[in-house]
Amino acid sequence: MRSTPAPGSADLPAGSTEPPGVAAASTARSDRTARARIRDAAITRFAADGVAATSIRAIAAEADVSPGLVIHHFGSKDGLRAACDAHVAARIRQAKQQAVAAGAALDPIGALRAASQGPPVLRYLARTLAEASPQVAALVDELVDDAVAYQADGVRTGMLTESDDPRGRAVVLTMWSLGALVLHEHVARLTGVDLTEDPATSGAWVVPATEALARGVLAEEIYDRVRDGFAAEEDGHDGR
Amino acid sequence: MRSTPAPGSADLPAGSTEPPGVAAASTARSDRTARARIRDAAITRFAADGVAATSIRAIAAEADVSPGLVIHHFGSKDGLRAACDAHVAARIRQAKQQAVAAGAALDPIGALRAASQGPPVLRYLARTLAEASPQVAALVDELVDDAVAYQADGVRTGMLTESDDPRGRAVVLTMWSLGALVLHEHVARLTGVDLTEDPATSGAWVVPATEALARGVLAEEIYDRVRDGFAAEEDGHDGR
DNA sequence: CAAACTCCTGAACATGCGTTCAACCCCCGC
DNA sequence: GCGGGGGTTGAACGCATGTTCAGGAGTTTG
Repeated sequence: MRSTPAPGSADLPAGSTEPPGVAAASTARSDRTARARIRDAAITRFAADGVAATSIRAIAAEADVSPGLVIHHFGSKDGLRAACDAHVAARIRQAKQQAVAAGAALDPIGALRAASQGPPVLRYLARTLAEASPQVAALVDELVDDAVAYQADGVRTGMLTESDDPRGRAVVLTMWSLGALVLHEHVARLTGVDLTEDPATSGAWVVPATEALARGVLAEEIYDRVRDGFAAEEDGHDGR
Repeated sequence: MRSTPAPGSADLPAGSTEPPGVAAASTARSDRTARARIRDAAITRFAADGVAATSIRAIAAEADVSPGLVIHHFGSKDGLRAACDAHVAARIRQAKQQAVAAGAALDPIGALRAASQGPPVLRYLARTLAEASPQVAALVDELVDDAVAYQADGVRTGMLTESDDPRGRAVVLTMWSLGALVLHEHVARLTGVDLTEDPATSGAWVVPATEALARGVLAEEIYDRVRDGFAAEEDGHDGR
Protein backbone atom coordinates (compact mmCIF):
# COMPACT_ATOMS: atom_id res chain seq x y z
CA MET A 1 0.00 0.00 0.00
CA ARG A 2 2.62 2.49 1.07
CA SER A 3 6.15 3.13 -0.14
CA THR A 4 7.47 2.93 3.41
CA PRO A 5 9.76 -0.04 3.91
CA ALA A 6 7.51 -1.55 6.63
CA PRO A 7 10.18 -1.86 9.29
CA GLY A 8 8.57 -4.40 11.62
CA SER A 9 7.82 -6.99 8.97
CA ALA A 10 10.18 -9.59 10.37
CA ASP A 11 8.47 -11.25 13.31
CA LEU A 12 11.48 -12.88 14.82
CA PRO A 13 14.91 -11.44 14.02
CA ALA A 14 16.76 -14.73 13.82
CA GLY A 15 16.72 -15.89 17.42
CA SER A 16 18.05 -12.73 18.98
CA THR A 17 16.07 -13.23 22.15
CA GLU A 18 19.09 -12.46 24.26
CA PRO A 19 22.25 -10.77 23.12
CA PRO A 20 24.91 -12.95 24.71
CA GLY A 21 26.46 -11.05 27.54
CA VAL A 22 23.50 -10.53 29.88
CA ALA A 23 24.55 -11.23 33.43
CA ALA A 24 21.80 -12.31 35.81
CA ALA A 25 23.24 -10.43 38.74
CA SER A 26 22.66 -6.81 37.75
CA THR A 27 19.14 -5.44 37.78
CA ALA A 28 19.99 -3.32 34.74
CA ARG A 29 16.86 -1.96 33.13
CA SER A 30 18.10 -0.59 29.86
CA ASP A 31 20.79 -2.99 28.76
CA ARG A 32 18.29 -5.01 26.78
CA THR A 33 17.29 -3.78 23.37
CA ALA A 34 14.31 -1.47 23.27
CA ARG A 35 12.51 -4.02 21.16
CA ALA A 36 12.82 -6.67 23.84
CA ARG A 37 11.88 -4.19 26.53
CA ILE A 38 8.74 -3.21 24.64
CA ARG A 39 7.80 -6.84 24.08
CA ASP A 40 8.22 -7.70 27.74
CA ALA A 41 6.31 -4.60 28.80
CA ALA A 42 3.49 -5.59 26.45
CA ILE A 43 3.40 -9.10 27.89
CA THR A 44 3.21 -7.64 31.37
CA ARG A 45 0.40 -5.21 30.57
CA PHE A 46 -1.54 -7.67 28.41
CA ALA A 47 -1.26 -10.23 31.20
CA ALA A 48 -2.50 -7.74 33.77
CA ASP A 49 -5.37 -6.05 31.92
CA GLY A 50 -6.10 -8.08 28.80
CA VAL A 51 -5.18 -7.18 25.25
CA ALA A 52 -8.17 -5.07 24.33
CA ALA A 53 -8.03 -3.00 27.51
CA THR A 54 -4.33 -2.19 27.15
CA SER A 55 -3.28 0.85 25.11
CA ILE A 56 -0.08 1.19 23.18
CA ARG A 57 0.64 4.29 25.22
CA ALA A 58 0.47 2.29 28.44
CA ILE A 59 2.92 -0.24 27.03
CA ALA A 60 5.22 2.52 25.82
CA ALA A 61 5.17 4.12 29.27
CA GLU A 62 6.00 0.82 30.95
CA ALA A 63 8.90 0.27 28.55
CA ASP A 64 10.01 3.91 28.88
CA VAL A 65 9.79 4.62 25.18
CA SER A 66 7.55 6.66 22.94
CA PRO A 67 4.36 5.23 21.42
CA GLY A 68 5.82 5.76 17.98
CA LEU A 69 8.68 3.39 18.70
CA VAL A 70 6.28 0.61 19.56
CA ILE A 71 4.72 0.90 16.13
CA HIS A 72 8.11 1.29 14.50
CA HIS A 73 9.24 -2.06 15.90
CA PHE A 74 6.06 -4.10 15.56
CA GLY A 75 4.07 -2.40 12.85
CA SER A 76 0.77 -2.36 14.69
CA LYS A 77 -0.88 -3.41 17.89
CA ASP A 78 -1.91 -6.68 16.26
CA GLY A 79 1.70 -7.22 15.24
CA LEU A 80 2.76 -6.64 18.82
CA ARG A 81 0.21 -9.10 20.06
CA ALA A 82 1.39 -11.70 17.55
CA ALA A 83 4.99 -11.13 18.59
CA CYS A 84 4.02 -11.57 22.25
CA ASP A 85 2.13 -14.75 21.44
CA ALA A 86 5.12 -16.08 19.56
CA HIS A 87 7.56 -15.15 22.29
CA VAL A 88 5.47 -16.64 25.07
CA ALA A 89 4.93 -19.79 23.06
CA ALA A 90 8.66 -20.06 22.46
CA ARG A 91 9.44 -19.53 26.12
CA ILE A 92 6.97 -22.18 27.12
CA ARG A 93 8.22 -24.69 24.55
CA GLN A 94 11.73 -24.11 25.79
CA ALA A 95 10.77 -24.51 29.45
CA LYS A 96 8.88 -27.65 28.53
CA GLN A 97 11.87 -29.21 26.84
CA GLN A 98 14.09 -28.34 29.77
CA ALA A 99 11.62 -29.92 32.15
CA VAL A 100 11.48 -33.06 30.02
CA ALA A 101 15.23 -33.20 29.89
CA ALA A 102 15.30 -32.83 33.66
CA GLY A 103 12.99 -35.82 33.95
CA ALA A 104 9.93 -34.18 35.53
CA ALA A 105 7.42 -34.61 32.73
CA LEU A 106 4.46 -35.41 34.91
CA ASP A 107 2.37 -32.27 34.86
CA PRO A 108 2.63 -30.35 31.58
CA ILE A 109 1.98 -26.95 33.12
CA GLY A 110 3.61 -27.65 36.42
CA ALA A 111 6.84 -27.72 34.50
CA LEU A 112 6.06 -24.40 32.85
CA ARG A 113 6.02 -22.53 36.11
CA ALA A 114 9.77 -22.72 36.15
CA ALA A 115 9.71 -20.29 33.23
CA SER A 116 8.55 -17.51 35.52
CA GLN A 117 11.66 -15.42 35.27
CA GLY A 118 11.26 -12.23 33.31
CA PRO A 119 7.82 -11.19 32.10
CA PRO A 120 4.81 -13.03 33.57
CA VAL A 121 4.57 -15.61 30.83
CA LEU A 122 2.06 -17.81 32.61
CA ARG A 123 -0.32 -14.98 33.40
CA TYR A 124 -0.13 -13.93 29.77
CA LEU A 125 -0.99 -17.46 28.75
CA ALA A 126 -3.88 -17.51 31.21
CA ARG A 127 -5.28 -14.35 29.64
CA THR A 128 -4.85 -15.27 26.01
CA LEU A 129 -6.12 -18.80 26.38
CA ALA A 130 -9.56 -17.25 26.51
CA GLU A 131 -8.99 -14.76 23.67
CA ALA A 132 -8.73 -16.72 20.44
CA SER A 133 -5.23 -16.62 18.95
CA PRO A 134 -3.92 -19.02 16.32
CA GLN A 135 -0.49 -19.13 17.94
CA VAL A 136 -1.89 -20.02 21.34
CA ALA A 137 -4.19 -22.58 19.75
CA ALA A 138 -1.20 -24.24 18.11
CA LEU A 139 0.59 -24.25 21.45
CA VAL A 140 -2.38 -25.90 23.13
CA ASP A 141 -2.47 -28.54 20.43
CA GLU A 142 1.19 -29.23 21.09
CA LEU A 143 0.61 -29.48 24.82
CA VAL A 144 -2.06 -32.08 24.16
CA ASP A 145 0.19 -34.04 21.84
CA ASP A 146 2.94 -33.97 24.43
CA ALA A 147 0.50 -35.03 27.12
CA VAL A 148 -0.37 -38.08 25.02
CA ALA A 149 3.30 -39.03 24.90
CA TYR A 150 3.86 -38.35 28.60
CA GLN A 151 0.85 -40.46 29.44
CA ALA A 152 2.16 -43.37 27.43
CA ASP A 153 5.40 -43.12 29.37
CA GLY A 154 3.54 -42.84 32.65
CA VAL A 155 1.45 -45.91 31.91
CA ARG A 156 4.60 -47.85 31.06
CA THR A 157 6.28 -46.92 34.34
CA GLY A 158 3.15 -47.64 36.33
CA MET A 159 2.57 -44.11 37.52
CA LEU A 160 -0.57 -43.70 35.44
CA THR A 161 -3.48 -46.02 34.89
CA GLU A 162 -4.46 -47.13 31.42
CA SER A 163 -7.22 -45.42 29.50
CA ASP A 164 -9.78 -46.56 26.97
CA ASP A 165 -9.13 -43.32 25.08
CA PRO A 166 -5.61 -42.03 25.69
CA ARG A 167 -5.97 -38.95 23.53
CA GLY A 168 -9.36 -38.09 24.95
CA ARG A 169 -7.94 -38.33 28.43
CA ALA A 170 -4.95 -36.20 27.46
CA VAL A 171 -7.31 -33.54 26.16
CA VAL A 172 -9.37 -33.62 29.33
CA LEU A 173 -6.39 -33.42 31.66
CA THR A 174 -4.75 -30.64 29.64
CA MET A 175 -7.96 -28.63 29.60
CA TRP A 176 -8.38 -29.10 33.35
CA SER A 177 -4.83 -27.94 33.98
CA LEU A 178 -5.02 -24.96 31.68
CA GLY A 179 -8.54 -24.14 32.80
CA ALA A 180 -7.46 -23.97 36.42
CA LEU A 181 -4.62 -21.72 35.29
CA VAL A 182 -7.04 -19.36 33.56
CA LEU A 183 -9.13 -19.25 36.72
CA HIS A 184 -6.07 -18.67 38.89
CA GLU A 185 -7.66 -15.65 40.53
CA HIS A 186 -10.60 -17.73 41.69
CA VAL A 187 -8.30 -20.53 42.81
CA ALA A 188 -6.25 -18.03 44.78
CA ARG A 189 -9.34 -16.58 46.43
CA LEU A 190 -10.71 -20.02 47.33
CA THR A 191 -7.53 -21.80 48.38
CA GLY A 192 -4.84 -19.17 48.83
CA VAL A 193 -2.68 -20.88 46.20
CA ASP A 194 -1.41 -18.88 43.23
CA LEU A 195 -1.16 -21.30 40.32
CA THR A 196 0.93 -18.85 38.32
CA GLU A 197 3.63 -19.10 40.96
CA ASP A 198 5.05 -22.22 42.49
CA PRO A 199 1.97 -24.05 43.80
CA ALA A 200 4.05 -26.25 46.08
CA THR A 201 4.08 -23.53 48.74
CA SER A 202 0.81 -24.97 50.00
CA GLY A 203 -0.98 -28.22 49.43
CA ALA A 204 -4.43 -26.66 49.42
CA TRP A 205 -4.70 -27.11 45.67
CA VAL A 206 -2.25 -29.87 44.84
CA VAL A 207 -3.38 -32.36 47.48
CA PRO A 208 -7.10 -32.46 46.66
CA ALA A 209 -6.32 -32.43 42.94
CA THR A 210 -3.97 -35.37 43.38
CA GLU A 211 -6.52 -37.17 45.49
CA ALA A 212 -9.19 -36.75 42.81
CA LEU A 213 -6.85 -37.98 40.08
CA ALA A 214 -5.50 -40.92 42.10
CA ARG A 215 -8.45 -42.24 44.06
CA GLY A 216 -11.13 -41.08 41.68
CA VAL A 217 -14.30 -39.27 42.51
CA LEU A 218 -17.13 -41.17 40.88
CA ALA A 219 -18.19 -44.73 41.55
CA GLU A 220 -16.60 -46.84 38.85
CA GLU A 221 -19.92 -48.24 37.68
CA ILE A 222 -20.91 -44.74 36.55
CA TYR A 223 -18.18 -44.73 33.96
CA ASP A 224 -19.35 -48.05 32.58
CA ARG A 225 -22.86 -46.71 32.30
CA VAL A 226 -21.82 -43.46 30.60
CA ARG A 227 -19.46 -45.22 28.20
CA ASP A 228 -21.97 -47.88 27.27
CA GLY A 229 -24.62 -45.25 26.82
CA PHE A 230 -22.58 -43.34 24.29
CA ALA A 231 -21.38 -46.54 22.63
CA ALA A 232 -25.01 -47.52 22.07
CA GLU A 233 -25.73 -44.12 20.61
CA GLU A 234 -22.81 -44.48 18.23
CA ASP A 235 -24.08 -47.83 17.03
CA GLY A 236 -27.64 -46.69 16.55
CA HIS A 237 -26.30 -43.44 15.12
CA ASP A 238 -29.13 -41.69 16.94
CA GLY A 239 -30.06 -42.93 20.36
CA ARG A 240 -33.70 -41.92 20.14
CA MET B 1 -20.95 15.48 41.36
CA ARG B 2 -23.63 16.68 38.96
CA SER B 3 -27.09 18.03 39.46
CA THR B 4 -28.50 15.52 36.97
CA PRO B 5 -30.82 12.98 38.56
CA ALA B 6 -28.61 10.02 37.48
CA PRO B 7 -31.36 7.89 35.95
CA GLY B 8 -29.76 4.47 35.99
CA SER B 9 -28.67 4.54 39.60
CA ALA B 10 -30.91 1.66 40.64
CA ASP B 11 -29.19 -1.54 39.70
CA LEU B 12 -32.12 -3.85 39.91
CA PRO B 13 -35.60 -2.35 39.63
CA ALA B 14 -37.28 -4.66 42.13
CA GLY B 15 -37.21 -8.00 40.40
CA SER B 16 -38.64 -6.98 37.06
CA THR B 17 -36.70 -9.60 35.19
CA GLU B 18 -39.76 -10.74 33.33
CA PRO B 19 -43.08 -8.97 33.15
CA PRO B 20 -45.50 -11.84 33.66
CA GLY B 21 -47.27 -12.49 30.39
CA VAL B 22 -44.40 -13.52 28.11
CA ALA B 23 -45.44 -16.54 26.09
CA ALA B 24 -42.64 -18.82 24.94
CA ALA B 25 -44.30 -19.63 21.65
CA SER B 26 -43.98 -16.34 19.73
CA THR B 27 -40.59 -15.25 18.47
CA ALA B 28 -41.63 -11.62 18.96
CA ARG B 29 -38.60 -9.38 18.93
CA SER B 30 -39.90 -6.10 20.23
CA ASP B 31 -42.50 -7.06 22.80
CA ARG B 32 -39.85 -7.04 25.51
CA THR B 33 -38.94 -3.77 27.12
CA ALA B 34 -36.08 -1.89 25.52
CA ARG B 35 -34.16 -2.24 28.76
CA ALA B 36 -34.33 -6.02 28.61
CA ARG B 37 -33.48 -5.98 24.92
CA ILE B 38 -30.40 -3.87 25.56
CA ARG B 39 -29.29 -6.08 28.42
CA ASP B 40 -29.65 -9.24 26.33
CA ALA B 41 -27.86 -7.62 23.40
CA ALA B 42 -25.04 -6.62 25.72
CA ILE B 43 -24.77 -10.16 27.06
CA THR B 44 -24.62 -11.47 23.52
CA ARG B 45 -21.95 -9.02 22.38
CA PHE B 46 -19.91 -9.27 25.58
CA ALA B 47 -20.02 -13.05 25.29
CA ALA B 48 -18.88 -12.95 21.67
CA ASP B 49 -16.12 -10.32 21.80
CA GLY B 50 -15.33 -9.65 25.43
CA VAL B 51 -16.33 -6.60 27.44
CA ALA B 52 -13.44 -4.30 26.59
CA ALA B 53 -13.65 -4.98 22.86
CA THR B 54 -17.39 -4.29 22.68
CA SER B 55 -18.60 -0.74 22.11
CA ILE B 56 -21.83 0.72 23.38
CA ARG B 57 -22.69 1.54 19.79
CA ALA B 58 -22.38 -2.12 18.81
CA ILE B 59 -24.71 -3.08 21.63
CA ALA B 60 -27.14 -0.33 20.70
CA ALA B 61 -27.15 -1.52 17.09
CA GLU B 62 -27.81 -5.12 18.13
CA ALA B 63 -30.67 -4.00 20.34
CA ASP B 64 -31.98 -1.62 17.65
CA VAL B 65 -31.84 1.45 19.86
CA SER B 66 -29.71 4.57 20.06
CA PRO B 67 -26.48 4.68 22.04
CA GLY B 68 -28.00 7.34 24.24
CA LEU B 69 -30.73 5.00 25.40
CA VAL B 70 -28.18 2.48 26.60
CA ILE B 71 -26.66 5.09 28.88
CA HIS B 72 -30.09 6.34 29.88
CA HIS B 73 -31.05 2.92 31.19
CA PHE B 74 -27.77 1.78 32.71
CA GLY B 75 -25.87 4.97 33.49
CA SER B 76 -22.57 3.87 32.03
CA LYS B 77 -20.84 0.96 30.37
CA ASP B 78 -19.69 -0.27 33.76
CA GLY B 79 -23.26 -0.09 34.96
CA LEU B 80 -24.34 -2.15 31.99
CA ARG B 81 -21.65 -4.70 32.72
CA ALA B 82 -22.74 -4.94 36.34
CA ALA B 83 -26.35 -5.37 35.28
CA CYS B 84 -25.32 -8.15 32.87
CA ASP B 85 -23.31 -9.85 35.59
CA ALA B 86 -26.26 -9.66 37.95
CA HIS B 87 -28.70 -10.92 35.36
CA VAL B 88 -26.52 -13.84 34.29
CA ALA B 89 -25.85 -14.76 37.91
CA ALA B 90 -29.58 -14.68 38.61
CA ARG B 91 -30.34 -16.83 35.57
CA ILE B 92 -27.74 -19.36 36.61
CA ARG B 93 -28.91 -19.51 40.20
CA GLN B 94 -32.42 -20.07 38.99
CA ALA B 95 -31.40 -22.81 36.56
CA LYS B 96 -29.38 -24.42 39.31
CA GLN B 97 -32.32 -24.52 41.68
CA GLN B 98 -34.55 -25.97 38.99
CA ALA B 99 -31.96 -28.65 38.28
CA VAL B 100 -31.73 -29.49 41.96
CA ALA B 101 -35.48 -29.65 42.22
CA ALA B 102 -35.51 -31.98 39.22
CA GLY B 103 -33.07 -34.25 41.00
CA ALA B 104 -30.09 -34.04 38.63
CA ALA B 105 -27.59 -32.35 40.91
CA LEU B 106 -24.55 -34.29 39.83
CA ASP B 107 -22.62 -31.85 37.68
CA PRO B 108 -23.03 -28.24 38.77
CA ILE B 109 -22.48 -26.78 35.33
CA GLY B 110 -24.04 -29.57 33.38
CA ALA B 111 -27.28 -28.47 34.93
CA LEU B 112 -26.67 -24.88 33.86
CA ARG B 113 -26.69 -25.70 30.21
CA ALA B 114 -30.43 -26.03 30.40
CA ALA B 115 -30.50 -22.26 30.89
CA SER B 116 -29.44 -21.72 27.32
CA GLN B 117 -32.65 -20.16 26.13
CA GLY B 118 -32.41 -16.48 25.39
CA PRO B 119 -29.05 -14.75 25.50
CA PRO B 120 -25.93 -16.96 25.61
CA VAL B 121 -25.59 -16.98 29.37
CA LEU B 122 -22.97 -19.69 29.49
CA ARG B 123 -20.72 -18.05 26.95
CA TYR B 124 -20.99 -14.82 28.89
CA LEU B 125 -19.97 -16.68 32.03
CA ALA B 126 -17.06 -18.26 30.20
CA ARG B 127 -15.84 -14.81 29.19
CA THR B 128 -16.29 -13.04 32.48
CA LEU B 129 -14.86 -15.83 34.59
CA ALA B 130 -11.47 -14.63 33.40
CA GLU B 131 -12.20 -10.90 33.77
CA ALA B 132 -12.44 -10.15 37.49
CA SER B 133 -15.95 -9.22 38.57
CA PRO B 134 -17.19 -9.28 42.16
CA GLN B 135 -20.58 -10.58 41.11
CA VAL B 136 -19.10 -13.48 39.20
CA ALA B 137 -16.71 -14.19 42.07
CA ALA B 138 -19.64 -14.42 44.45
CA LEU B 139 -21.38 -16.77 42.02
CA VAL B 140 -18.31 -18.99 41.86
CA ASP B 141 -18.16 -19.11 45.64
CA GLU B 142 -21.77 -20.22 45.69
CA LEU B 143 -21.11 -22.91 43.10
CA VAL B 144 -18.33 -24.25 45.30
CA ASP B 145 -20.53 -24.21 48.38
CA ASP B 146 -23.23 -26.04 46.47
CA ALA B 147 -20.71 -28.53 45.18
CA VAL B 148 -19.75 -29.31 48.75
CA ALA B 149 -23.36 -30.09 49.56
CA TYR B 150 -23.90 -32.12 46.39
CA GLN B 151 -20.77 -34.11 47.13
CA ALA B 152 -21.99 -34.95 50.61
CA ASP B 153 -25.22 -36.23 49.07
CA GLY B 154 -23.31 -38.16 46.44
CA VAL B 155 -21.12 -39.82 49.01
CA ARG B 156 -24.20 -40.80 51.01
CA THR B 157 -25.85 -42.41 47.99
CA GLY B 158 -22.65 -44.14 46.97
CA MET B 159 -22.22 -42.32 43.68
CA LEU B 160 -19.13 -40.49 44.89
CA THR B 161 -16.13 -41.69 46.82
CA GLU B 162 -15.16 -40.11 50.10
CA SER B 163 -12.51 -37.43 50.30
CA ASP B 164 -9.95 -36.45 52.90
CA ASP B 165 -10.76 -32.82 52.11
CA PRO B 166 -14.32 -32.44 50.83
CA ARG B 167 -14.15 -28.70 50.36
CA GLY B 168 -10.77 -28.87 48.65
CA ARG B 169 -12.11 -31.48 46.28
CA ALA B 170 -15.21 -29.39 45.61
CA VAL B 171 -12.99 -26.44 44.72
CA VAL B 172 -10.88 -28.55 42.41
CA LEU B 173 -13.83 -30.11 40.61
CA THR B 174 -15.62 -26.80 40.25
CA MET B 175 -12.50 -25.14 38.84
CA TRP B 176 -12.00 -28.00 36.40
CA SER B 177 -15.59 -27.74 35.23
CA LEU B 178 -15.57 -23.98 34.90
CA GLY B 179 -12.08 -23.97 33.45
CA ALA B 180 -13.09 -26.35 30.69
CA LEU B 181 -16.05 -24.07 30.04
CA VAL B 182 -13.77 -21.06 29.68
CA LEU B 183 -11.65 -23.02 27.23
CA HIS B 184 -14.68 -24.20 25.29
CA GLU B 185 -13.20 -23.02 22.03
CA HIS B 186 -10.14 -25.20 22.53
CA VAL B 187 -12.30 -28.11 23.64
CA ALA B 188 -14.42 -27.70 20.54
CA ARG B 189 -11.38 -27.61 18.28
CA LEU B 190 -9.84 -30.68 19.93
CA THR B 191 -12.91 -32.84 20.41
CA GLY B 192 -15.70 -31.34 18.36
CA VAL B 193 -17.82 -30.91 21.48
CA ASP B 194 -19.24 -27.50 22.34
CA LEU B 195 -19.43 -27.33 26.13
CA THR B 196 -21.67 -24.27 25.98
CA GLU B 197 -24.32 -26.35 24.28
CA ASP B 198 -25.59 -29.74 25.30
CA PRO B 199 -22.40 -31.84 25.49
CA ALA B 200 -24.33 -35.08 25.32
CA THR B 201 -24.43 -34.88 21.54
CA SER B 202 -21.08 -36.64 21.52
CA GLY B 203 -19.15 -38.57 24.11
CA ALA B 204 -15.77 -37.26 23.00
CA TRP B 205 -15.55 -35.05 26.06
CA VAL B 206 -17.90 -36.60 28.60
CA VAL B 207 -16.62 -40.18 28.30
CA PRO B 208 -12.90 -39.53 28.91
CA ALA B 209 -13.75 -37.04 31.65
CA THR B 210 -15.96 -39.58 33.34
CA GLU B 211 -13.29 -42.22 32.96
CA ALA B 212 -10.70 -39.99 34.61
CA LEU B 213 -13.03 -39.14 37.48
CA ALA B 214 -14.21 -42.71 38.01
CA ARG B 215 -11.18 -44.90 37.43
CA GLY B 216 -8.59 -42.33 38.36
CA VAL B 217 -5.48 -41.41 36.45
CA LEU B 218 -2.61 -41.60 38.88
CA ALA B 219 -1.37 -44.60 40.78
CA GLU B 220 -2.91 -44.41 44.23
CA GLU B 221 0.43 -44.49 45.99
CA ILE B 222 1.25 -41.13 44.43
CA TYR B 223 -1.52 -39.46 46.37
CA ASP B 224 -0.23 -40.93 49.63
CA ARG B 225 3.21 -39.61 48.86
CA VAL B 226 2.00 -36.12 47.92
CA ARG B 227 -0.33 -35.88 50.90
CA ASP B 228 2.28 -37.08 53.36
CA GLY B 229 4.82 -34.75 51.85
CA PHE B 230 2.65 -31.72 52.46
CA ALA B 231 1.58 -32.98 55.87
CA ALA B 232 5.24 -33.21 56.88
CA GLU B 233 5.80 -29.69 55.63
CA GLU B 234 2.85 -28.45 57.67
CA ASP B 235 4.23 -30.09 60.81
CA GLY B 236 7.76 -28.85 60.34
CA HIS B 237 6.37 -25.55 59.13
CA ASP B 238 9.23 -25.49 56.63
CA GLY B 239 10.22 -28.74 55.01
CA ARG B 240 13.88 -27.82 54.59
C1' DC C 1 -57.41 20.77 22.95
C1' DA C 2 -53.58 21.18 25.74
C1' DA C 3 -50.52 19.90 29.28
C1' DA C 4 -47.67 16.40 31.26
C1' DC C 5 -45.36 12.34 31.29
C1' DT C 6 -42.41 8.50 29.63
C1' DC C 7 -39.62 6.63 26.24
C1' DC C 8 -36.49 7.52 22.99
C1' DT C 9 -33.46 9.82 19.29
C1' DG C 10 -29.69 12.30 16.92
C1' DA C 11 -26.36 15.47 17.05
C1' DA C 12 -22.72 16.98 19.55
C1' DC C 13 -18.81 16.93 22.99
C1' DA C 14 -14.37 15.77 24.95
C1' DT C 15 -11.18 12.28 25.24
C1' DG C 16 -8.20 8.70 24.19
C1' DC C 17 -7.10 5.64 20.73
C1' DG C 18 -3.86 3.55 16.87
C1' DT C 19 -1.04 5.31 13.67
C1' DT C 20 1.92 8.60 10.75
C1' DC C 21 5.72 11.49 9.87
C1' DA C 22 9.29 14.84 9.89
C1' DA C 23 13.00 15.71 12.45
C1' DC C 24 16.53 14.68 15.87
C1' DC C 25 20.35 12.26 18.28
C1' DC C 26 24.22 9.43 18.28
C1' DC C 27 27.47 6.31 16.69
C1' DC C 28 30.24 4.40 12.87
C1' DG C 29 33.06 4.34 8.67
C1' DC C 30 35.52 7.32 5.83
C1' DG D 1 35.84 16.51 10.32
C1' DC D 2 31.93 14.66 7.94
C1' DG D 3 28.33 12.16 5.79
C1' DG D 4 25.04 8.63 6.52
C1' DG D 5 22.01 5.55 8.63
C1' DG D 6 19.57 3.18 12.31
C1' DG D 7 17.19 4.13 16.71
C1' DT D 8 14.19 7.27 18.76
C1' DT D 9 11.14 11.17 19.74
C1' DG D 10 7.11 14.32 19.91
C1' DA D 11 3.66 16.47 17.69
C1' DA D 12 0.02 15.71 14.89
C1' DC D 13 -3.96 13.28 12.28
C1' DG D 14 -8.21 10.98 11.77
C1' DC D 15 -11.20 8.24 14.04
C1' DA D 16 -14.03 5.70 17.40
C1' DT D 17 -15.24 5.76 21.87
C1' DG D 18 -18.20 6.83 26.27
C1' DT D 19 -21.16 10.20 27.54
C1' DT D 20 -24.32 14.49 27.47
C1' DC D 21 -28.22 16.96 26.25
C1' DA D 22 -31.97 19.35 24.06
C1' DG D 23 -35.84 17.99 22.23
C1' DG D 24 -39.09 14.84 19.32
C1' DA D 25 -42.76 11.11 19.13
C1' DG D 26 -46.62 8.91 21.34
C1' DT D 27 -49.72 8.12 24.97
C1' DT D 28 -52.23 9.41 29.05
C1' DT D 29 -54.47 12.84 31.97
C1' DG D 30 -56.74 17.20 32.84
